[in-house]
Amino acid sequence: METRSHREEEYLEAMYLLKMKKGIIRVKDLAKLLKVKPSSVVEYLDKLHKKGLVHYEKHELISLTEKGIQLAEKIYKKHLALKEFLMLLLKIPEDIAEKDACYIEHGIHDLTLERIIKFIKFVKESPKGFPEFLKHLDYYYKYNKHPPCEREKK
Amino acid sequence: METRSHREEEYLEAMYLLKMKKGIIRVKDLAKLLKVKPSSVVEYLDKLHKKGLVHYEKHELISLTEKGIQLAEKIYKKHLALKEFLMLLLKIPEDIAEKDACYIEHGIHDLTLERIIKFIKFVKESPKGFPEFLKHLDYYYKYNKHPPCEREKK
DNA sequence: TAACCATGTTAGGATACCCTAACTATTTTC
DNA sequence: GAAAATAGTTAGGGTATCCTAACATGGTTA
Repeated sequence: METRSHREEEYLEAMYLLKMKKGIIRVKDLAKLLKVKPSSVVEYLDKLHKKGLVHYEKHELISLTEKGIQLAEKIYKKHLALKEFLMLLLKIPEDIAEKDACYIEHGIHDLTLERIIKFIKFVKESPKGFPEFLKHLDYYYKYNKHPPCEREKK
Repeated sequence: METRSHREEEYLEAMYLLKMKKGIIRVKDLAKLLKVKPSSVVEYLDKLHKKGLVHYEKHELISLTEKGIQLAEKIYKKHLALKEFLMLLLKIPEDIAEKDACYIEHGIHDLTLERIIKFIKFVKESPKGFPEFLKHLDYYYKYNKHPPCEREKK
């Protein structure tokens, strides 16, 4: 049966990104992105090819198959949602959010992702714009306590 | 240098749990928890022993060393915080939250964890008790839209 | 206490993923 | 268009983690 390893998802996502950003997928760039040697990339491409996820023939243009694109897209969307969530709710700086999203995206349950996406929509569609709640939260992250209550203040 | 693999953390956490729940750590139970065969457990225990994380001699009582306990405790706390967070904010059912926490706990940045813990505290210490915000969120998860505005309602 | 059963251990081997070094193909430059 | 530079490939090997099958130990029961 089809197994979708952590690493496999990373390869697919990296290829998807390269295709988007450079228009072309190269062994060298994949190696750099994934922090491995080119020889490892070639070996892995072969494997992905056998699984029907990429088109790969020696020295020819590398591309994702339809199936590979479907998967990569899903993973990439997950990545974006996670990153946005971490930055929005937890105020994680972008570089860390990026890394955490990269890790988390390969393991969470579909429901969790769905909820995260809904959460982001919830915040964005909030009738009052950026909700009061998040401002309080901000304050709390900074000062470790709730902001003084409006009523008490006056 | 010391490397802390995903799997190593799982072994430590499992041992910590067994110690807490059963008072004793056994190869058989570890194997069941980690979903591997006993022979794999033995092999791994040997490795952890060499790293100074567990006390392990053939056929004798297995236990975590002080260092092992420190690590396990940290991981376990992470687990609890993550699970609570998922259930509280995203309303993920317990069984799924459990699994997701199990995965996420081995990869996130310290800052992210810290923020999650703070978020939970924020909600719990909220002056109005369970904040209005979370009620709205609840509604949103269910109906995919914000609850009708109080002012508009009257 | 002898035989049995549950548990633990060892040996040998598999798979996923990585590496280095040497080689080959392609592209660039003169 | 041939030499040089860059990119890609192959072969041979490594580590982490797992497995099965055979064996050893220790506790339990007749």
